[in-house]
Amino acid sequence: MTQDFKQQVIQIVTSIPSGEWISYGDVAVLAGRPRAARAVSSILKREGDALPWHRVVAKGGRISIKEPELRRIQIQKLESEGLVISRSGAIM
DNA sequence: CTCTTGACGAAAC
DNA sequence: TGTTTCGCCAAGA
Repeated sequence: MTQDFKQQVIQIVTSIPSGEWISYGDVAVLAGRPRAARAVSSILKREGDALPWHRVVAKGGRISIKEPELRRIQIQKLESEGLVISRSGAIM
């Protein structure tokens, strides 16, 4: 059960094209658990190192990571794919 | 099994 | 625009 959800999340995140992004909530919906947005971030944080986890952001296109280092890395990765992030952390 | 921890989200201030 | 509050979910301790 929760195992299938995890696999779904991994599959979905893996399919996100470079230069594009999706929200945790939308990933949750696509994975079949409309209210598991938080769980999606939980999964990516722990075992998303091999996936394009940086393409998953908070709803509306905002960087929600608080930890400075990681936050910087995600923004860097997104910018390297052509996206523009404002000072406040919003994808333009 | 209970309690806590977030890279969430929507609503209310 | 920046908090705070609360409901939700997977993982860990």
